[in-house]
Amino acid sequence: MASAEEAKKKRKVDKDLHREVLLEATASVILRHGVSGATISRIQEESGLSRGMINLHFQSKDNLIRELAIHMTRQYNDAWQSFTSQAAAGVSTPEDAAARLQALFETDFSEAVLNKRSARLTFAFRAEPDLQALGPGYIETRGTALHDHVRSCCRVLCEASGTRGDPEKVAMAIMSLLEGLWTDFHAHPDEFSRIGAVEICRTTTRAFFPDYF
Amino acid sequence: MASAEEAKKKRKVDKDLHREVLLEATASVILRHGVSGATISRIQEESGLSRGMINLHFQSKDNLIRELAIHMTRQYNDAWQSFTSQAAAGVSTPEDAAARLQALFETDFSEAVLNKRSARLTFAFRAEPDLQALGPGYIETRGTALHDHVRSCCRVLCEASGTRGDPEKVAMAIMSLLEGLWTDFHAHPDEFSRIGAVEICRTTTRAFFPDYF
DNA sequence: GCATAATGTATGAACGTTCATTCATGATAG
DNA sequence: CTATCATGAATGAACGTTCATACATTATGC
Repeated sequence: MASAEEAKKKRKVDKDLHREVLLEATASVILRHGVSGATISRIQEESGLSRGMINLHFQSKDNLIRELAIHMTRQYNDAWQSFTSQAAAGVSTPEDAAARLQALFETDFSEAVLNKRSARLTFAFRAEPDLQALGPGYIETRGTALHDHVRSCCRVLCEASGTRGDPEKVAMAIMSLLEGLWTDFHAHPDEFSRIGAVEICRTTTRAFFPDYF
Repeated sequence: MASAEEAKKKRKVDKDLHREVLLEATASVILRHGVSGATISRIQEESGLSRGMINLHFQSKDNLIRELAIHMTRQYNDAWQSFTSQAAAGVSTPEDAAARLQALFETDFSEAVLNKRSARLTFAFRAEPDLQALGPGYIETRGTALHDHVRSCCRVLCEASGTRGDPEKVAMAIMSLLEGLWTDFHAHPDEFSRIGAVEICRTTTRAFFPDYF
């Protein structure tokens, strides 16, 4: 009985594992050859699995790439859950808001979140017209929980600092700053300084809210 | 004699024209289908020229795309010549520096410089591993004359404002801000507000240099 | 408890299509 | 007549997809 269920579960795990392996392999291939160079043959070679496997699990190659884009987005969003879930409880004090932004910067430029793989893939997906049809919240950061989080921090800080400009604009400036620094990383991953990036963000928030940074 | 040279020139013009037509057609195809969807057949259809023409003028399709990337970069750089050439003369007063930055913002988000075509192509090229081998100054903005220009403006303004942070960091923040807003345009070209983008830049520079914005 | 059918998963050769490129031929200008 | 430019059918490599086949696991009948 127990062994029967275990075997069933094991079977499921194996299948899911292969699915995962295919996604990983596809990511690696895109990393090296771009979306245009991501062929079934290369993915097969990279994964070590059989050729038919891709269509068995994903119906088509295009769908595989689509699913990878969704997968990556989910992974990225999960990285923010720790921040945004706390944010839902409400950002009350400006000190709290400042600390949250600071933590945001450090997370956003950490190796776990921003690395060659994530950067290359994000930029590769953004360039594909078909993948932009996934809708808002995928591949891009505007209109996401992250954006809301930054916005609420800016609102609190603007109010506390005496209105030093529209909080919406400040939030957008910070979001854009992050995006721009990601772009810089993508273009020069080896020369990029994570610490330097955080400092640039701090320098900017200090200019907006000198009392809190 | 004169007519002979003229005819020769006309012939040359025709050839160059076809070259130009091919580049334009390739840009349009990439715009709609991405680099991965830019096939000879589609480029041929778009251009109205013959199939062999591409290899005649560009040897290979990859080279055509490479040349297009170079062509676009040159066009973009030319758009900045008016600013950077004046900048070479030297930015002396902080008022001058502030005016230059303001002009920079307005140019950078003008229809002529930032449009669906330029944005899509820039992002498409950035995503191609092969094209990143073009070297610094292509496809990306760091280490360009534009960057130098912003840097020199920030130096003057920082000095005049009493040191409110490292001018290098401020310059990098402004560059990143521009890049990030381009990204925003690329993701939402129809919802993007050019005026709003300029205001976000102004809001940020005002935070850095309240006396001059 | 054991044989047998049904199901889910995996394989890779084969298929038709599309790809970039080549080249024999034609057109045109000097 | 020679040189240059233009053409598009022909070519073979590479592409994504399909499918007959095989195997392992689960379900059913007795």
